[in-house]
Amino acid sequence: MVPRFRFAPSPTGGLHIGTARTALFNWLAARGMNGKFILRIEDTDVKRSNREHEKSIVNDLKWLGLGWDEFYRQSERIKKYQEFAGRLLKEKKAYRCFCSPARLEKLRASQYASGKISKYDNRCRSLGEDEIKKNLSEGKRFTIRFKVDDDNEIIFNDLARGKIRFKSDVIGDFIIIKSDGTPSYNFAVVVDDGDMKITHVIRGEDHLTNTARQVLLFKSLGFNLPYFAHLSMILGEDGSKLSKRHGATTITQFREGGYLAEALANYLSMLSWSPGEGREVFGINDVGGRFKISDISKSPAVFDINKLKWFNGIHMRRKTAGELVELCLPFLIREKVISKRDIKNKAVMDKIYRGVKSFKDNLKVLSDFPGYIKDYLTEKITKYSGEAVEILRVGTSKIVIENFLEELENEGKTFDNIKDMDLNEEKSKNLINGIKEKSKGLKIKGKYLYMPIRVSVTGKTHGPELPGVISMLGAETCIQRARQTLEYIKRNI
RNA sequence: GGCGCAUUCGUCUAGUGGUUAGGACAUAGCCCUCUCAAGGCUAAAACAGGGGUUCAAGUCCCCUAUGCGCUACCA
Repeated sequence: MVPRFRFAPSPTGGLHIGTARTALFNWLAARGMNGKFILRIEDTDVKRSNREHEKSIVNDLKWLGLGWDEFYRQSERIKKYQEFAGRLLKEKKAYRCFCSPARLEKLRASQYASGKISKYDNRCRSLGEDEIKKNLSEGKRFTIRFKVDDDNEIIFNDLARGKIRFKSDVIGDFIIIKSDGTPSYNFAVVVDDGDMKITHVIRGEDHLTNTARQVLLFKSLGFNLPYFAHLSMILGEDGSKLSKRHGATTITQFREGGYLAEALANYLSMLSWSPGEGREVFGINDVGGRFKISDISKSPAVFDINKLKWFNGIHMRRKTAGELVELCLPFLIREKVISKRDIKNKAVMDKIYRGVKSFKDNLKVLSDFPGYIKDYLTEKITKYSGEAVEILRVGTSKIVIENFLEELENEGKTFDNIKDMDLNEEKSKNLINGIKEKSKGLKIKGKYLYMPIRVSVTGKTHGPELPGVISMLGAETCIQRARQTLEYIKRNI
């Protein structure tokens, strides 16, 4: 028999980090067992569900690389639930309840006040046929409730947690069909899992207590019980359930924040699971049969943005410069560092490419890049930092910069147009070496050689390796900026 | 309140009766280095508490504490 897994989000918001992890674990388990992965949209709550959210969830799943084999929407299966409910009604395993929401609310309040278990008092369970008919003919609204016998013990095996037991008398007769004809969550889930022949249910711990109700339903409906596994919650730094007030919580937010799908999937898979052998960095496609449901950890995990950032850095450095350019483009456009038209501009794209190569090691998230490269795309230096000015004050700095400019200009003379001069990293290195040679007599080296050049073309004392910087700026801009800096020295120092 | 689940460095985790309790992130120091990173090395850092079982317990059992979840005509 082919194992069948499902991920069943309700489209009441974007794809939450915790929910995404549930999807991922189902996907990993399905992959590892050569099973099927089914996506089922649980949109029976008409008020809170909408198609925009569904689209967003679907989009994020695809982005994470979690493809599915089958797709369903509960709102399109309403008839099915009613059919099954009708069967339970006929078999007297369920009954119509005409109690008003107001009465139920009152009942709950009084039970809570007196410290008793809050559950339905089974008032409509013993309604006579005549009374039911009368209510029906009067057009009274009703729900359908499932009969729960007292004194039963419900036991099921959780693949991640072991044996779990509940006493049935803490569960009241619960609603399976709401008064608007739509199924309640617990009922829809069981009908679907049974009907879709789901073999493994991996879901959040918040459903653990629901499982007791569902086991009862599975049995009454004559379905085989699937295997269950309940995942611990993902917590915020303060130990409470991860929510909006902890910052970004949806996959969309992380994508827009510059995180890579690979990094997010990798990090999420490491929350409550580990592939063993000290392995930490991997792609979800490489996990294969190593994913075992029984290895899932039982305790909740605190979401650590720092570790995610670390994963992100690692996965970015694993990409080629070309791949990174593609990934950075949306962020460059969003920050208006380049325009859409620039994508076709070879000169600009070349700069971006060299910029990505230089800044690769400094990036934590893709969205860092626009801020880094911005100052390298302008013709002139916009500002000299305080530390940079200090460097310019050093007597030998002027000489170094003059030498640098001279070398560049000489080199440039061999071209009709300076734009044709390709100042790659290798040439930049040679250039610096040339200046080193020239400055030997003056004993200028190390910091006193590199820093003036760096400042002369960037106005800053920080940045990636100098040859890369020179190469990304290009000969023309370097000449302009070096001249600008010499001018600055003349005027201000 | 009731029911359920959990508890190893600050954080994520490895560990399935015998370990100097291992790794990773973060932190600190050193190395590399023109700077910022990246990388390398090193340091500090944990079995919630109490009872059992056992020759031996982080590992098995019980209690306590703490945290989390559920207790809807939400999912």
